Amino acid sequence: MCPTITFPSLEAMSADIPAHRYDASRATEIELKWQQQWLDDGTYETANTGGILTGGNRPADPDAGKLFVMDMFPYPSGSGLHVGHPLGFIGTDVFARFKRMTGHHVLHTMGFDAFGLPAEEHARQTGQHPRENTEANVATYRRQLKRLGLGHDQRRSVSTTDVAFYRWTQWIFLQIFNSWYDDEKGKARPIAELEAAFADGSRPTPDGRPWAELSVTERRRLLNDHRLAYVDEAPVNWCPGLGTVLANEEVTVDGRSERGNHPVFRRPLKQWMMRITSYADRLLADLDRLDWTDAIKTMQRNWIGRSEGARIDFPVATGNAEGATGSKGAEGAEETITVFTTRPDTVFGATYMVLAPEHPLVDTLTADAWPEGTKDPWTGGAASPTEAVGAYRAAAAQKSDLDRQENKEKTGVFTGAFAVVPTTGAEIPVFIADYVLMGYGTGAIMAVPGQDERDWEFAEVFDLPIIRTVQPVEGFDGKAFTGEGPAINSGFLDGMDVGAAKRAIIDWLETEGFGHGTVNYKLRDWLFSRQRYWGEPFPIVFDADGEPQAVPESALPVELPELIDWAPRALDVDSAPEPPLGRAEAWTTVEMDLGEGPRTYHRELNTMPQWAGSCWYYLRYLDPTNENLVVDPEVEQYWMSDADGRVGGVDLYIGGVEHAVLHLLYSRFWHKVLFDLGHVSGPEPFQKLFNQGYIQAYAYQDARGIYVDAEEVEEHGGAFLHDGRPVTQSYGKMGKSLKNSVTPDDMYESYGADTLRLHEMFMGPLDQDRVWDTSAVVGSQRLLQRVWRNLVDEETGEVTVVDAPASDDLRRVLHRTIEQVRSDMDGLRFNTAIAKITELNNELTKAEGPTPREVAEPLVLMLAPLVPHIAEELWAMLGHDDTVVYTPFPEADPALLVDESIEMPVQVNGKVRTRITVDAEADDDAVQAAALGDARIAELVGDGEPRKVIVVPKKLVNIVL
RNA sequence: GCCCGGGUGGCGGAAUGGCAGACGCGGCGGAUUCAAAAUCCGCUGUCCGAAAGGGCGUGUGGGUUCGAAUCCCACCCCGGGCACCA
Repeated sequence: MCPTITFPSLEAMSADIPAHRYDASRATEIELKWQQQWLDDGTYETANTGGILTGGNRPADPDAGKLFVMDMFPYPSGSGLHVGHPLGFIGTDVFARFKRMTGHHVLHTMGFDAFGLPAEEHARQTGQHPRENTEANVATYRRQLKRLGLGHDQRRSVSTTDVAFYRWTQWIFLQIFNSWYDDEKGKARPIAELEAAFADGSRPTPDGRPWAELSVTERRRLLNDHRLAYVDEAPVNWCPGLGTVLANEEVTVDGRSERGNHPVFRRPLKQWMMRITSYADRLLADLDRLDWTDAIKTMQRNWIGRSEGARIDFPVATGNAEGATGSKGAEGAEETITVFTTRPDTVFGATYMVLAPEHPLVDTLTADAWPEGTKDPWTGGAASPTEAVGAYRAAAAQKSDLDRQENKEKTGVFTGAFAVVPTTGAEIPVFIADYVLMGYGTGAIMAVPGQDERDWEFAEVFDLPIIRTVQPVEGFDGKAFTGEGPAINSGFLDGMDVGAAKRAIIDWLETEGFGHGTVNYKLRDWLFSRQRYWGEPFPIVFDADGEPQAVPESALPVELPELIDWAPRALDVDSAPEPPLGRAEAWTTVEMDLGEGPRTYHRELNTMPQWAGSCWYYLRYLDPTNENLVVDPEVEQYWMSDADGRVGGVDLYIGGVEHAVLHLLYSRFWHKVLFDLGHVSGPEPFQKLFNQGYIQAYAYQDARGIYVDAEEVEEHGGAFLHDGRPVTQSYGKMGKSLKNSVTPDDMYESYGADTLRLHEMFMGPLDQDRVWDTSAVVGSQRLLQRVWRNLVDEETGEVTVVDAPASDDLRRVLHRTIEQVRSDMDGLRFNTAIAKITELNNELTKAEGPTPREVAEPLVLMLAPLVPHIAEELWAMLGHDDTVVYTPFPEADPALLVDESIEMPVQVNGKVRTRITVDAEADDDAVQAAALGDARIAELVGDGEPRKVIVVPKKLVNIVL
C-alpha cells in the first residue's frame, strides 16, 4: 500500500477559512439543494377546498383563516432583472411564509403580464417574434424567481399570453359586451334583459316606435348603444410613434405616451370603449371600504373627479327669433346651451357664455354677421363671426395639449349669438374659447367673472361686465372672489350663504324647467382598443352593416394568428392607424352562423390593451386549470371572501404606486361588472393594497457628463474617483442608461440568495424608496454567519447546540424577541423584526458556552420566513425531518414578558439625571420615594420641596423643581 | 396653484407624547496572527472637560405640556400626484 499524502485544498490554504463557514458557496449549495427539495415535495402547493385543484397543502385546523397574498405580476421584459425588481416579491414571500407558520391557509403564486406594448416594444428591439421573445423571457423570470427561493405555487402560475388564459379574457370581454348598465338598479344586467324589456314594451324605445317595427339592424344598433363595451367615434389619443391609440390614463401630463415618451395627438376615430363612467359613483364610494393608503385613494378620487352642481339650460336668443324668457322653461326656445356648474348660486352674475371650440352647437349658433353691440376685441379681426369662428377653431385644433398648458392666456372669439340668463332674462354674448374643454361637463360654461378667476381674466381681456354675486370678506382685494359669503345682486337669493343659495336656485331651476341638480365626473369612458399585434384579439365580428356582434362562447378562444410581419408601421401624424392583424388575410374574414344562417363576417382587427389580462389574473390563480368556468364559484368564494366583515378580495396586494389609477381602477371596474353579473362574490378585488418603495442606486458622471460604470468608482475622503479622475455622484433608477445596475446574480455569487433577501428586507421600511449600497450587504451576511456559528462548529460542521436550559435572562430576551418579531412581521415591519433577531443573536454570541436548544430552535424558526434555505438547513441539522415551512412560529410565554424589576430613568425638569432599579410591582409612591432617595437626585433637589413629581408607571419619573 | 408623502449621526434607518440615535454599514482602537484576511472585544451625534460631569442637538421659528423627533400654528427644502375640471 502506498502512503497517501493529502494536501489541504487550495482554497483552504490561501484563505485559511474554516471548512464549515457559512459563505457564498455554502449558501449556494444549501439553497439549490432546498429549492430542489421543495419542488420535489410540492411544498408550496396550496390545496383548494373544492373544485379541481384539491391536491396540496392545507392546515389541519378546519377553521384556519385563509390568506391570499399577491404581487403585481411583472411583465417579463428580458432586459435584465436588477436587485430593485424583487423587493416587493420578497416582501410578499416573507409575509406568506410567516402566515403559513402561524397556521393560515396561504395562497401565493406569481404570473406574467406578457401581452401589450412593453413586451412588443422589447420584441421589436430584439427583432424576435413577440411570442418567442415573451416565452424566453418568462422562462428566464421563472428561473430567477426560483433562485430567490420564493414560495410560489407553480401550478397556479399563469401568463396572460397563454391561449388557455386569454380564452377567459375574451370570455370576460363578452360578458361586458353582453351587458348594459341599469341606472335604476345601479348595476350591470345582461343585455338580453334589456332586449326583453324593449320587446314587451315595459321600456319604451328612444323614438317611441314599438320594438316589433324596428328592423334587425335598428334593433342591433339600439342594443349596441347600451352595451358596456361599445364602438364609438370619438376624439382619441393617437400616438403615431407607437402606431396606436392610447387610453387617457396612458398619456402623460405633457401630452406624450407613458410608454416610450412619443407625442400624442387628438383625432376622431372609431374605437372600442368601455363604459367605466357608469361605475364612477361606485368606484368612488367603495374606496372607503378598502384598506389602501390615503395617497392611492386620493389619486383615484381625483381621477374620478366627482363634483356636485347643476345643469342649467340657457335659451339661445337667435337673431331671427324672440328670445325665450320667463317661466315656461327652456323647451320653448329653438336652441338651448346646457352648462354644468358647481356654482349655480352665481347664475345672476353670468355675463357671457363660452363653448369649447369643438362644441357641436357652434355651427348652428354662429351668426352670419356681427350683431349690434359687438366690441372690437370680440371679432378676432375677422369680417364675420363665421370667419372668426373658423379661424379660431383651426388654430385651436393645431394646438397640442402641451401648448394649451404652457400658454394659459385667454383667447376666444364671439359667435355673434346671445343667450338668455334664465333668472334675469338678460341677453349675454356667446363666445368660443379653448379654456373651456369639450371633455369636461357639457363643454360649455356660464361665465361668472365675479366668482371665477378664469372668467375674470377673460372678461378683462374682452371687456365684459363683471357682477359680484357673493359679498367678499372684509379686506378682500383680489379679483374673482371664490370664498364663502352672503349672496348679493342675486334677487331672491340675496343674503343666503353659498350652500343655501345653491339649494334655493336648484329648486327654482327644477320648478321652472331650466335645469336640475346633478353630479359630474372627470372620469371618461375607457378606450379599449389598440392597433397593435401583441394583444388579445377581440371575440367580435362585424356584419354587413358594420354592426359588431359577439363571437359565440363556443368559438372561444379566438386565437391570435401567427404573423411574420407583426410590427406596427412607422406612421406620420396624419396617417390612419393600421392594425397589423389586417395583414393576416386569411384570418380577417370568417364564415359563421350567428343565428341568421351561414354568412361572412369581418373580424375586429384591433387587439385589447395591456390592461386586459391584468384586470382579472388574480381570479385565475384560484382555479387555473378550470376549462369550463373562469373560476369555480365555491373556490372563488373561499379565497375572496372576508370573515371579518370587510369588503373582501385579495388579502394583501403589493406593488408599485405607478398603477394607482391605471391597473387598479380598471381592475376594480371589471370586478364590479363580474360581481353584478354574479360571477364573483364580492364587489372589490383587493382588500389591502401596499405600495413598496423603489430601490434606486448611485450613478456617477465624469467631467463631460457621461455616466461611468458605478461599480468602478472609488471613494477617497468624500471624493469619488473613476480611473483616477473625479466624478460627481447622483442617483436614480437602476438601469443601463445610468450604468448603475446591480443584478441578483452578482449577489448570489458574493453572498447567496438568503443574504440578498435578508438585506432587502433590512434596508428600511418596505414602503420607502431607498438607495442601493452593495457595501452594506455584508452586514446581512455577517448576521447569518453568526447565527450559523452559534449553532454549528465551523471547523467540524457539527451542531454545537445543547439540551441544557437557557439562563433566565436569555430566556426572557428570547420571549421578548418572539413577541416583537411576531408583531413586526404581522405589520410588514421586516426591518425592525430583523433588528430584534440580530439582538437576540448578539446575546448568544456574547454568552459563554454553547447555545441551548430552547433558544436555537425558535431563532431558526423566526428566521425561516426571511431566509428559508439556511433555516431549512439548520432545522434539519437540529434533528428535524419535517420542513420549517409549516412548523408553527414560536409563541412567547406571557409570563416571561414581565420583568421582576425594572430600570427607570429619573428626570429633573425633563432631563434624565439618573436611573433607578425598582420592583416591577412597586406602586407610584414607592417609585417616587426611591427616586427622591437617590443620592444624585437628592443633591439636585437640595433642601427645597419639589413642586411636582410625575411618575409614569413602568416608564419614568420626572421631578419638577 | 391645489392635494398627498417626507426632512433624525459620515450613511441606511430606530423611537408616534416618556431614556433620541435600536439594528446595520462605514470609521477608530484592542485581542488573535510572522503578517494580512477572517473572527472576537471595545469606542463611535456634537461641544467643553484629565475625569466625574455638563452644555447643545431630530429642516427653521413660535406654541401646548411636568415632558415634544412625535401634537398645534407659520415658514423653508426634497419627492410624488393633479392642474384653464367650470
